[in-house]
Amino acid sequence: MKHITIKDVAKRLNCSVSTISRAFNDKYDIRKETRDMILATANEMGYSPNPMAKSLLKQCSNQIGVVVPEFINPFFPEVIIGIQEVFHKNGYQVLIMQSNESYIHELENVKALENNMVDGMILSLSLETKNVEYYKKMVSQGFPLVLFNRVSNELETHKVLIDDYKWAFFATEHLIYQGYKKIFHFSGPDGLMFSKSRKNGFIDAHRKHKLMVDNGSIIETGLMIGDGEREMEKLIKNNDLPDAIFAVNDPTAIGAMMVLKKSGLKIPGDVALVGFTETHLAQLIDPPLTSVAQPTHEIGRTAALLLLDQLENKGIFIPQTVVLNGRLNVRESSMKLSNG
Amino acid sequence: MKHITIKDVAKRLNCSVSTISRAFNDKYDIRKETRDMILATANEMGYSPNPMAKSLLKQCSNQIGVVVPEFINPFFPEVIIGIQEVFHKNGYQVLIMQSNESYIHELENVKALENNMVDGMILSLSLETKNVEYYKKMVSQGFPLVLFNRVSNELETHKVLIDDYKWAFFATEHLIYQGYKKIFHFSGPDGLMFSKSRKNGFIDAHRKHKLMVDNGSIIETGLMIGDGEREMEKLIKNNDLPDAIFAVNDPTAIGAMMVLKKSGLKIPGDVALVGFTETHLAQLIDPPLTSVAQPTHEIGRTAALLLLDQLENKGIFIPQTVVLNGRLNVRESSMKLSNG
DNA sequence: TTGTACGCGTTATCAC
DNA sequence: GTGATAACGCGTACAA
Repeated sequence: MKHITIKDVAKRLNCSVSTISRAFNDKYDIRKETRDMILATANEMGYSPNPMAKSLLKQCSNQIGVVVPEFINPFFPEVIIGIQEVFHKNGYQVLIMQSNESYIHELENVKALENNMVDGMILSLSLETKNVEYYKKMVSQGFPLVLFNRVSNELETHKVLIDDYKWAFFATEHLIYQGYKKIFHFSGPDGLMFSKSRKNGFIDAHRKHKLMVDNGSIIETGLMIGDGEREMEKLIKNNDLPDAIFAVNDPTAIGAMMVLKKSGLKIPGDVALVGFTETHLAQLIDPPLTSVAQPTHEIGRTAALLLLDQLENKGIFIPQTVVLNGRLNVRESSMKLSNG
Repeated sequence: MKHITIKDVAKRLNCSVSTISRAFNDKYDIRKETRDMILATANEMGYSPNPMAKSLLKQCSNQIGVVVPEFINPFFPEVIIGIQEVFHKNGYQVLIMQSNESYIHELENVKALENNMVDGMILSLSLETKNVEYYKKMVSQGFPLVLFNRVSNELETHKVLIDDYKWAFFATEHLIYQGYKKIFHFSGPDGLMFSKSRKNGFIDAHRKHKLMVDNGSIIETGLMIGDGEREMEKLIKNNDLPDAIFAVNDPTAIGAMMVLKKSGLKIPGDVALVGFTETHLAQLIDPPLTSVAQPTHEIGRTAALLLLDQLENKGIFIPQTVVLNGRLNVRESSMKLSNG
């Protein structure tokens, strides 16, 4: 696997490496014929400039890195497709890594990408990530970093989000309007901003409608299907069923749904369900799940455009937080039976 | 964003770069105290050797590349997790790229990874990929390449597969045993090996049971949910419903299922359904979908181990094809109602 | 035990 | 319009 280098081409053509280089970098100071001839033979020999060497020299690589917590759920993959769309068009390669919701892996990934001299990074923090000192240092040294969804207040970077508070509020209000009284919230880890915001939306919707939020009605659950299953099983075992549950995300809602179905309980009827961060899954399951949809594709595109802008206007940088609009897709899982 | 280099550390410590280098590469020819002291200050300064420069010098990078067609469906993400598990443990970084089912992007991705001097690659071909000349050249030059699932006969590399023919055969036979007579097959593009194998399994299962395969009963559909929807709509419109459908994969089966449900048809009852390449989706939808499960995680691990072996035993290489076992998970969508 | 010098594949800056 | 050379950051053979 010998890579053909600029020297090989130079030797073959009996000219100097700089001439070859010029041919590829399309400067004016080269005769058109020479250029064409060089390009032709280079192509024939299968030569192309080695980007690593170029990166080493130029201290930038035309590559950007993306680190996401997972891609079991379709959410992050869909965001990444949006990212790639933008960068592909602009001549960048996108390197993707996943932290598997681990802080250690996340940091390793970030450092690996840094070492590959990516020109910038797009990052969504892992569940475990509390300490953002390293990222703070990167940012303070001017490294272009854009965060989305799983962001941190401590970092002064571009951010792309949806208004978790607002949409959690609407989702809860929707359940209230349907006439449900005893509404529980399956929440995510308190350390995550979006998790906290969604919880606050839940609480404030109750407040607006002068409803109490009981002590036991907010249950820290987690983010995966298994977490939803576990908590639902507990509730059934304790015979402490709510009318309705607003879950921090779709997987926990789906976990709850599966346990409810297995126990012969009706959705809605016995328990209504609303999720968050809709993926195509929500429409496929039975009953179809009411859920807040995030514009995954758009999140990716927006983050990419912000990073691109930062890359190209190196000097001026004012951290910007873009809040994209979500949407509450009402489906069967949260209907009031007496109405339908 | 000035990267700290070996020179910075050397200057600070008033010694030569080679001493620093030695400290990091842990040779015998350095005093332990010197080494410790260097490592300490280097660490304090935030220095770590630049892997790009190292790669350029050593012509290898301790990185491996993965290119998959897509990651909307959970199949490839699950495989990738298996891959990462192995390589992480062995000190390799994994760079992931997706071709978006496009031959052009796939080739670009492969070249980009090659240019990053990845030590090897794991690849699953895109739908469009017919021409494998470039990959053939890589292989003939000794570049370590492992294929999985979407493979090509023309390439003499390690391969990881499941026996598509066998499991399609079993899946079809299952429908026959349930008493279904008029069974259709939603097939994938004929150019794909797995697609062809599954189709042949479908045909031969009929042959074994002395059943005819009508001309119209094999329908080239595609691989995505939308494809299944489209073909199902056509069948309903033409009033040409089969008893049962064996679909080339889960998304097409799910597409068919959604259209059937929308039209008020029963699954099973009016039409039974069997899918292939099960992901966790199959259990979540309603009715639960009978499907052939592939050991996604294991596919990834196996491909990774084969590549690792090839990387470490450079000399001897005999292309190996590992056929992993699948499993037919029988669920509600293919039951015979009179039996249940 | 440590330092010097070269090469990995490029591009930019000088000469010519 | 073209060629020689330094530099990017590192590892290592060789000299000291």
